[in-house]
This record gives sequence, structure tokens and C-alpha cells, in this order.
Amino acid sequence: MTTEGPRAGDRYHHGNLRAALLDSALEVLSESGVAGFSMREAARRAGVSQSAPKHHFGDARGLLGALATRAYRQLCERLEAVDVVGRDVGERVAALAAEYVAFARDNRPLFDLMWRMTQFDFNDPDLVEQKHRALRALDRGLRGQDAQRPDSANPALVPSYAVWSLVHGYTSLALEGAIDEDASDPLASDLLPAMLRLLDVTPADRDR
Amino acid sequence: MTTEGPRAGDRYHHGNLRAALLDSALEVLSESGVAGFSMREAARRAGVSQSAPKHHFGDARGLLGALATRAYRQLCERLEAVDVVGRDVGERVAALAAEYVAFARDNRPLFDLMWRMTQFDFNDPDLVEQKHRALRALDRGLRGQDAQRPDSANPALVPSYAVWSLVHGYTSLALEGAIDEDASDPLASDLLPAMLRLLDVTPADRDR
DNA sequence: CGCCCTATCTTGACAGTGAGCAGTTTACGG
DNA sequence: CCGTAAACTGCTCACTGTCAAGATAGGGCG
Repeated sequence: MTTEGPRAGDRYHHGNLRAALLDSALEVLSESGVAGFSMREAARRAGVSQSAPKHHFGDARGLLGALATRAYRQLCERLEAVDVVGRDVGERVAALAAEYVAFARDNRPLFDLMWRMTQFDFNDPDLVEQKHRALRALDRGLRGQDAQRPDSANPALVPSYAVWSLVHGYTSLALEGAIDEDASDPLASDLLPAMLRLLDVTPADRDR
Repeated sequence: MTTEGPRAGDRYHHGNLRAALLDSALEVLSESGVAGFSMREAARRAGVSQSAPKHHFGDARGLLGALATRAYRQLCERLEAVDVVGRDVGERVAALAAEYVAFARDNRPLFDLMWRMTQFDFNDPDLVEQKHRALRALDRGLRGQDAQRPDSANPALVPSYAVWSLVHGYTSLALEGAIDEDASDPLASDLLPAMLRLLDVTPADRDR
């Protein structure tokens, strides 16, 4: 096996071309956005031929899908890394929302891609799982640390969905320029916390 | 002048190619989505050569931009047509939200396109104006009929932005399948009204 | 009437793309 | 040491957006 290192060199077998392609693809995506993305360009930057990605990802959708899945995983890790203990609901939600927005701002084209995969008829189970995981992370902030796996039929999820929708909608609209509260950096303003304060997110159970 | 009718026939000059192109472009967009959109195909369906659109729209972004602007105008008209008198804040917001979601469901690829134009570096002033108009329609539902033009610096707009973000976020997430409360038709469920009820949208002024 | 001028549309070409296929090279297990 | 499968190349094909140059129609002006 040659998976010991990313020492691509000029060997016929790249070694870990899959990872290298993901990296170069992210590079292309970050520069050109989803619309200007090109699989050939990604392969070019990885130093391989245009049809090398086919073996690993099938087609362009597969590559973008893998990229999106990795992005979801990173988002989840950032959300789960938010310190949640010893703070009340409002603080926890605000912290998670800030992290969500920060991720979107730091990875704008990637963030766009993440919410467009179903449009590409891409329903990878791994990707769906990461989506649920993101919701779980938000839900954990709402319900405390001992939140069990959210059940879709559970009406207690309504606040979680509300927070998610609010934060996601604000992020999308702000990135699109529809909300221009602070033209310099709309995502850094305190509009989002103000909006979250309007939400009655106090859960019915034993919180606080 | 031959602008008297859409009788395209087989004349060299179409007559009102611009409108015909917008229609065929909408058709293509509705069938293939934003990713699969093709300007050539749109021209083909309008019965015109591949580069005829250039004169009217410049490039592909111009065509999609015109399409998006028209869509914003339609959304605004639908929102403004929502009956707002003689109902309390909750009812008004719920009605506007339902209309917003209905528009998204009825014009899914178009709705996607609308919020992607800035990604395409398309900042047409007319389009931006229609965006503001949509916010004004929502704000009118919140503050009553005599709402003046919203001012970005006005803190009273926070509830409007909150409602907009919540509704827009919910719509996006539901269309993407991230919210699977009702797998059959997530947009028709009563999750959104439940979430809106969590929002304290009672304005500070003389409402109710 | 005759001429030109401008807006409009066509034709033809170019570079770039995603995708499929046949072949070539390498790595690895037996 | 060899056979087999994985990994990668090179080619072709249909398609795309964009551009430059030519064709066409209709209105204005002599």
C-alpha cells in the first residue's frame, strides 16, 4: 500500500489521489464558485489527467457531493466544539448561531454548495447523516447536553427547527445582500442576536 | 415597426424576441433547473439562432438576471395581494409566510435562481429594488397598513428581518430536504406556523 | 423615389466542458 | 514471478457560452 503519505511526486499511482482531488476541487470551488467549477481544472491542479477523477467519484456530481459531505462534517465539528456547558439557553443558541454564520462566511462557495446537492439529485446517505448531525448539534444547544437523538415526529423539535431556519435564512439573505443592515460586514453585526431574542426557545422540560 | 404582435412566423426579425426569450428561458429553467440551464436551448425554443439573445441580454447572466427580476416582481405582487386588513399580527404573518412558501413551491427552480444572482455578480438595480419591495411587503404585514418605507437603520425592522429569515430559512431547508417533518409535502405542513408562533412579533407601536 | 443607417438576427468559428471508451501502466496477492 | 485488478492516460463526442462578421428589415432623409 502506498497510502502512507501524500508524497505525490510523479508516480503513476498518485497514492491518495482522492484526497488530493478533494483539496484541489475545494480550491477551484473557492475561487470560481459553484457556477464556474470545473472538474477538469481540479484534475489539472492535482497534476493528473482529466478523467482520473472518474474512478474515484464517478462524475462531477460525485466530486461535488464528496466535497459537500466533507464540508458538512467540518460544520458539525465546529458546532460540536462550541462550549455549551454552564450557560443558559440564550447564550448557547447565540454561540451556536455565531459559529454557523462564521462557517458560512469563511467558506462561502462551500456553504452554497452544501445546500444545493439535492438539486443535483445527490442523496448520498453519508451526506444526509451529516445534515442530521448538524441539526442534532443545534438541538443539543437548545435542550442541554443530554439530548437524545431527535425524532422527526417529536414536537419538541419545533424550537430547534425554528432556530435553524432563522439562522440559516439570515445567513443566506445576508450573504445574498438582501439584508444590508451593516454594509461593511452584515454577518458581524448584532442583528442576528437581536432576532434570536425574539424567539421563545425556552424548552418545556427541565432546562435552566 | 413590427412590434404589433407576437406572430413570429418565419420572419427574419422576430418582433418581440425579448419577451419570447424570457418565456422560453423560464420553460428551460423549470425543466432543467439552474444547473442544467442552457441559453442555446432557450434560443432554440424561441425559434431563433444561438446568439440572438446576446443583443437583448448581453450574456447568459443577463438573461437569467432578467428572469430573476421578473420573478421578484411576481413574488412581490403575490405578497402584496395578500389580504391584510382586519386581522391580527399573527394571522397576517402566517398568511404572508404561506404565500411566500407557496411561491417557492410553485416556482422552485425560479426561487433557487432568485437567491443566486449576486453569486453571479449580477447587481442590477431593478433587481435590488424588487428585493427591497419584497421586504416592504412583509414589513407591511407586521406593522399594519400604514408602514412607511423601511429604513435599514431602523431597529423596528428587526421583527421583519426575523420573520423573513425564519420563513426564508424554513423554505430553503424544506426544499432541500433538510427538514423532513412531513416527507410527503414538507411545505404544506403546519410546522412553519408553529415556528412563527415562537416569534414575538408584536411591534412596539400601536398594533392590536 | 432612392439611399443610407441602425437595430436586429444569422452564420460560422473557437475554446472549454462533462462524459464515455479503449488502452496503458502500476501495484499487489498468490 | 506472474496474473489480475486497480489506477490512470488519451481520445472522441456532443454540448456549451461567446465572439466577429455577414445578412436582413424598416425608418429617416436626401
